[in-house]
Amino acid sequence: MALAEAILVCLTEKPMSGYDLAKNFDASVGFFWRASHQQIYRELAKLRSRNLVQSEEISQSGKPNRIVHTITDEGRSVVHQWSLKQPRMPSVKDDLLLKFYGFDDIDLGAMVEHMSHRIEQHETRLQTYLKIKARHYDKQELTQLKTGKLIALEMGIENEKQQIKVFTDALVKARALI
Amino acid sequence: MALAEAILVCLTEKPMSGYDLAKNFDASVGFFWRASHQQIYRELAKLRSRNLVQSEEISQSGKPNRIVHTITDEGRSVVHQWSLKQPRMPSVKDDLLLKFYGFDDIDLGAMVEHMSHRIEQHETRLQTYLKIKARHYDKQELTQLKTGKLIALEMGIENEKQQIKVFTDALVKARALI
DNA sequence: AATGTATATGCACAAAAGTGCATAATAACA
DNA sequence: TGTTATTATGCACTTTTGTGCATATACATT
Repeated sequence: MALAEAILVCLTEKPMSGYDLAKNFDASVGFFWRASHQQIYRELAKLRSRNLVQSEEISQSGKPNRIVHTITDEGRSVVHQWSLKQPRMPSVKDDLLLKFYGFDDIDLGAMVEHMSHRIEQHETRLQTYLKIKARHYDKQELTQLKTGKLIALEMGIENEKQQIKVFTDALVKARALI
Repeated sequence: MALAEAILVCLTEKPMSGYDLAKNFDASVGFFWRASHQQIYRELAKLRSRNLVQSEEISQSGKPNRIVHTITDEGRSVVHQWSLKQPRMPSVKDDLLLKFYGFDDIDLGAMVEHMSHRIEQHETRLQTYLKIKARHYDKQELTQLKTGKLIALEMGIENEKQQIKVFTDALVKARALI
């Protein structure tokens, strides 16, 4: 049920529309929590009805009107309460690792391609994170507010690097077997 | 829908009962794919009806009878076909990272405890993997059959190490802020 | 003129995953 | 003698996710 909290956490930064959130999810919180725009709109409706966000429609000419959501005090208190609860171990579900585990009955050539592709994806994400870090987290003007997000971001960066390393190593081993 | 494949992959190693699979999931494939025993039994029923596994009831006195499932040739071919399909990026959902990202409205003391706990969990898992590696993947008797699983296992080991490192670093940073 | 891309929101259905509960026998322990 | 752990399977219900579809306009490209 933490999609609700993921959205609230995003909104602690600044008020956003569903569309903004969907993009934001791809860029930043995306590493910790993925969601499609449909899921986000659906959850926003629930948050609104629980009074955890306040929504304001902003007229735009041409494009559809934006509905900008602001986190309420009640919303912030929900985030705080949630932070006290012990998080569960993430239930990893990785197709690619699973395929590797099933090696014997598996197409090695396809695996090599899958892995190359995966490495590229992680590299793209790493670059994105590095850009975000460079732009938004300049050391000189680091506010207390941003420290947490910076640490989270750095964890994300380290994780991407690790994924690239692990898959590159595995790729070498897989190629040696063809 | 890859729970089906996760089970099939496990069964390529040796025929197993639902109970065995549930334990196996905790120990080995568990890193790539988590599932409860209920989910596994449910999926096994489907696999049986699709003729991807063959099930044989083995009488036991005292305990309930075991139902041992063997992967069929059809099952193996499904695994092969599945291996050709491009895997999707795993959709990470980590409560703890998310909490970190929402730093401002969050209880730092609780966070420190959450992280210590998480580190312990990863350490336990790492030890488990290392034991599995030492016991079942002795270099002298490495068959072609086992190479894939070994690579997967080593990826798992590296990942656990990385998680421990990342969270330990973050823990230090978090403690400095209290 | 037609096609594609970006902006912007959302419903409805389907698939997957998670949780609670139920059963049943043995062995070990307090 | 009651309690808990282990072995072993599974139903029913709920929650969460994912996918397909629908709508509407502006601007740029082909």
